[in-house]
Amino acid sequence: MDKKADIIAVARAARVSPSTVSRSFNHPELVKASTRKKIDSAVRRLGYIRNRAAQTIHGIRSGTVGLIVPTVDHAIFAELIQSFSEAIEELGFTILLASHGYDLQREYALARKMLEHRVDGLALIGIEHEAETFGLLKRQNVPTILLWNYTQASAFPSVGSDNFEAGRLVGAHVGQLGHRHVAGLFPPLTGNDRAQYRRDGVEAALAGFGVHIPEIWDIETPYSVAAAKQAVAQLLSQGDLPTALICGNDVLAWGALHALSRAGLNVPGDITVTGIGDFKGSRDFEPALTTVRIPARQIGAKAAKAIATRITAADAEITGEHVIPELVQRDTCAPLATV
Amino acid sequence: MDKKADIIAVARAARVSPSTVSRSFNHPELVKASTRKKIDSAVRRLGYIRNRAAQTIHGIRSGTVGLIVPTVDHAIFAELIQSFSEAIEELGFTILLASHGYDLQREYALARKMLEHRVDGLALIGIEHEAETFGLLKRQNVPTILLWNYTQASAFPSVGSDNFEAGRLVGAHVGQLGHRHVAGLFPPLTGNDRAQYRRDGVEAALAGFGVHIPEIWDIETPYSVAAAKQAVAQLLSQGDLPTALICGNDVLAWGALHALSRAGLNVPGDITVTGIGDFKGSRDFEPALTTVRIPARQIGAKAAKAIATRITAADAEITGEHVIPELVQRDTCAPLATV
DNA sequence: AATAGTATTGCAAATGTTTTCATTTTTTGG
DNA sequence: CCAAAAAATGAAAACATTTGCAATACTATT
Repeated sequence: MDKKADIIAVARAARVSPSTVSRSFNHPELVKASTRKKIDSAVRRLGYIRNRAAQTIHGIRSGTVGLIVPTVDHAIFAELIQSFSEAIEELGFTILLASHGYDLQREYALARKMLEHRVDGLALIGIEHEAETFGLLKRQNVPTILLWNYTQASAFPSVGSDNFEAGRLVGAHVGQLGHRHVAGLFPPLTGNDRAQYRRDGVEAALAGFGVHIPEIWDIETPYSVAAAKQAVAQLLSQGDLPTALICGNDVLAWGALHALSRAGLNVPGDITVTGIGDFKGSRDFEPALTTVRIPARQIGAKAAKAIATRITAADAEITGEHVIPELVQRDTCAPLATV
Repeated sequence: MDKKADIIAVARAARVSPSTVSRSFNHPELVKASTRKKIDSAVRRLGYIRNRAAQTIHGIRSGTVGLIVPTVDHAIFAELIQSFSEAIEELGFTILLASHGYDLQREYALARKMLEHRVDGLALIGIEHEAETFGLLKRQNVPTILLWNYTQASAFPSVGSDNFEAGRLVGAHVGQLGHRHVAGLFPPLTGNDRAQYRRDGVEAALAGFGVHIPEIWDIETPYSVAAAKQAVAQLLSQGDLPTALICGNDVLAWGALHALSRAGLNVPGDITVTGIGDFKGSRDFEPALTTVRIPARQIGAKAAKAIATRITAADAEITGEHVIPELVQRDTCAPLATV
């Protein structure tokens, strides 16, 4: 039982040659049905499990796709990872997952490691990465795809939304509602092009209304409900209040909403709040959050398909895909009560 | 540049034999410093990347650990995956991730696939799995660990909390507060031993107070804020109200809280609510959720360490680890106003 | 300067598959 | 029943490494 069960043992047990066993797995139509049956039975008897490492060595695909994310446990990425993984499993691949905690140097190291494992393809979050990383991937000629953010001009095809546009959407919305005293609540921008673009979009749109986020209302806070809640609580204690609060993502908005609720402020009566992302739960918040939908599931699924295509049809020059972000108006925004 | 860069090419470029190159990687102390330098330079020049598949074939560890979860995008698992992945990466392994959507048949197939990839170890969520799966893992002698739930009697070592105890904790708490009209809000129990145990714990504790959850108040709902909110909204519309609502996990509790807030009910004044899990965000909810802390990060980290130990020291008979669940009282529970 | 150690390196076999090509077996048609 | 064609199988080389063993190159002693 504990004798190594390799293809040779199977061959012996089935009284055929190893070649035939191999063929029976890979090109069943080339082996006689009766032999196949003998082999299958031997496989079962010995509890044989194929060794992909040995296959991979022959230039055969490893059947793995690398996925490197900043972190798993942000609502944003969890959804993305889930849909990506579902879709890619469906296509017969297995995911090699790693997280770098927004450290792009670390990301490079992880990419290397994945290459050692000979992943058939690689998916990265965001479009900005170390030149070193891009160089490595280009040189090794690994099918690579950039997730979450979309631009035409990225180093590799990207599948995602235009985050600048997402920011612009909320900026324009609160501008149109008449708000002129606007605060911003964003996560740290380093190593996070998504947040950066969103912010730029917000500012650009606001500028169109002659609005600028003043420094006192320009808050940067870690990505968490707790941190956002605390930051907003502090903002509230400062006295002078904005009429609108634009949050860089829904999690931050949730924190803000909780802080506001605790302070007894009415949303949107006293203050307008927006998020970006439309995470699971935002629709069901009380009050329901007005935000911009960036369909993570769709992005994950499309990305999986794109990279699988690129892997199986080596020549297929996949182009990126733009998933359009969309403002979804719910109950946290109100026009500025005109004086 | 595009010539395959294998160890032989490196050897040629460095004017040494392949054996020496290999040794330089694996037992650097056995090769002269000057030779090592030549090799390193050749490696850099050729952009050589080691091929783990070729190593794995020699019985050398693959450097991967499989992690099979029901789903990634539930807050519970995201946190667990993140901490597990951080810790396991730290230890030099890479994660192979797959999700089965609570389909234990599917889980078996995934486990097989991971075995094909020759994972060095495997982590599964929950302690109940198909006999077929356990058999496979036992036969292949793969270091396996069961996450999230803890019992002594599990087929493989388990690292997690006693979910029955977690349930008992909340049950006892609301019982002690004097509540006798109690509703339960749980996720589907099939393929989910964690939820099952919690529920059993709740019922056992409640029974100690002579309390039983009546059928009308025994609600099963998908794991999501939206579903929970809707389910509770429906409960509220039925007229007769419980004085306490015990939720199988924090996400469901959030949904309940939103529904209650929307209905204008005061928590805990009008109704007591509890969760289980203490997810990120529960502490900062308004009102802050009373729940049972099951420290996902700790479980992930401990599990990673345990399995790595088992992998590197093959004989080390690792025992499971029990992370004690703990009631954390916040603002959603109040004693029953005595008549 | 010769000898015995010790440190370094290379040779060749081994790892578990797949695949090309040759060989054997079976089938088909006359 | 035979030859030719087709189908099925096997032998051996190839894939990218590692490693035990033997060979060579240094160092330190005397």
